[in-house]
Amino acid sequence: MSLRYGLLGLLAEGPASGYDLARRFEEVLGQIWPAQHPKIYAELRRLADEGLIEVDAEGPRRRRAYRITDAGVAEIRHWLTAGDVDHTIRVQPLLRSLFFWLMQPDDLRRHLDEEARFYAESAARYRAFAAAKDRGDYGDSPQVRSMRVTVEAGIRLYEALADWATWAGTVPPTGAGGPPADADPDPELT
Amino acid sequence: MSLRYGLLGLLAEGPASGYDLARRFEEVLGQIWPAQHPKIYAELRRLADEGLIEVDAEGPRRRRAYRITDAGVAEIRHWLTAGDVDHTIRVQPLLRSLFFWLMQPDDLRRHLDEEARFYAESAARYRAFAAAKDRGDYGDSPQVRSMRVTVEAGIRLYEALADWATWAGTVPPTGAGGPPADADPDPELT
DNA sequence: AAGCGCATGTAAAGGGTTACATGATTGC
DNA sequence: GCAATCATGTAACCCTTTACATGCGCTT
Repeated sequence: MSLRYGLLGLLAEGPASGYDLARRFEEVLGQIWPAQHPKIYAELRRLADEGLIEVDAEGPRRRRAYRITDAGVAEIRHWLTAGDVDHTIRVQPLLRSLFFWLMQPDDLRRHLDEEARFYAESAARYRAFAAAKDRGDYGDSPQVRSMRVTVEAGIRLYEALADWATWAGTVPPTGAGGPPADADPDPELT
Repeated sequence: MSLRYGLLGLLAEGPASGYDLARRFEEVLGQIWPAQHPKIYAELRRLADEGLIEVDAEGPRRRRAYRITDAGVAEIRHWLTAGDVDHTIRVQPLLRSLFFWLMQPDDLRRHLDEEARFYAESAARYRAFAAAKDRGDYGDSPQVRSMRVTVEAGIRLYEALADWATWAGTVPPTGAGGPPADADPDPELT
């Protein structure tokens, strides 16, 4: 139910086609709110049916750009101020971590190293983004300032996860057994 | 596709019924990996069909407890070491933050306060959980140690989000306009 | 004219939630 | 006997992903 508002929000910045929106979702929201084009096109049609957006222009290769309507702006504003915030996190690596005890220590170590690297890289990417914004590369519109806030969240979350993965790697014998660093591939289950 | 492994993982700790699993998902994974009972029961049947779990015991009120099979243990171990890690975050509040520029400053301020409070509380809840574990309230099995690692991630993520929300509230005139703290409810769109 | 990137779509399946429904047992 | 809780399920729907398909325009 959030893609809908993601599209409305992006369209509030200016007219765009489904293709444009798919690319913006990809570049800005790749990790945070992935969206594939079939869903985007379908949702755009629904939004148009409801009068929240309307066709702005038809272009070269069947391109159809949409523009947000007043009703659309009202709708997203209402969502932002009165809509329920969904606080679920649903981070798969956390689910996995619940079952680390089933992994062999070396596999776990390798896994955590990769995770730490991945998150550190993500944090770095977001940090570079933030630096470019702070340098003024994208101007200083309200939209850019909001994006800066979003990016800051990305930086902090990825840093937190990178630190966590590193910490988890140093924690006692995380994988199996206790004192004797047990590497038994099949502990006492069942 | 992860609920499947969530169930297998929990069953690796010992036999349990759908009802038990629903409750464990609720208490341990409420925010991180919500799961409703219809999905759980359906998935359990699929897992049983595939021979990854089997009926352990039938109890009083139609209760049916499952036990993981060797094939099931192999399956989750394989997922843990060779399965793809899904790194998408999908945190709705981050999507929302992209559109803060559409909100009126007071609404935004209120929103950020609430968010900060919510995250701080969540972090505190997880911290209490961690403290209980570190005190030894739950013993010191490998499972409990893994859970401790998961909880640590929860603490760090929620702390990061709480700090972020607080920071976002102090950042310049986040809502509308630039220098003159513009509170116009309907900026130049379309 | 060939190939690439733009641009949109359909169909099917997967994954998850909500609403509705029901039966069995325990505690009062 | 009644309510609460345990315990499981079905049906409908929603959201999202994947695979497949196609047409247009630009560049070489």
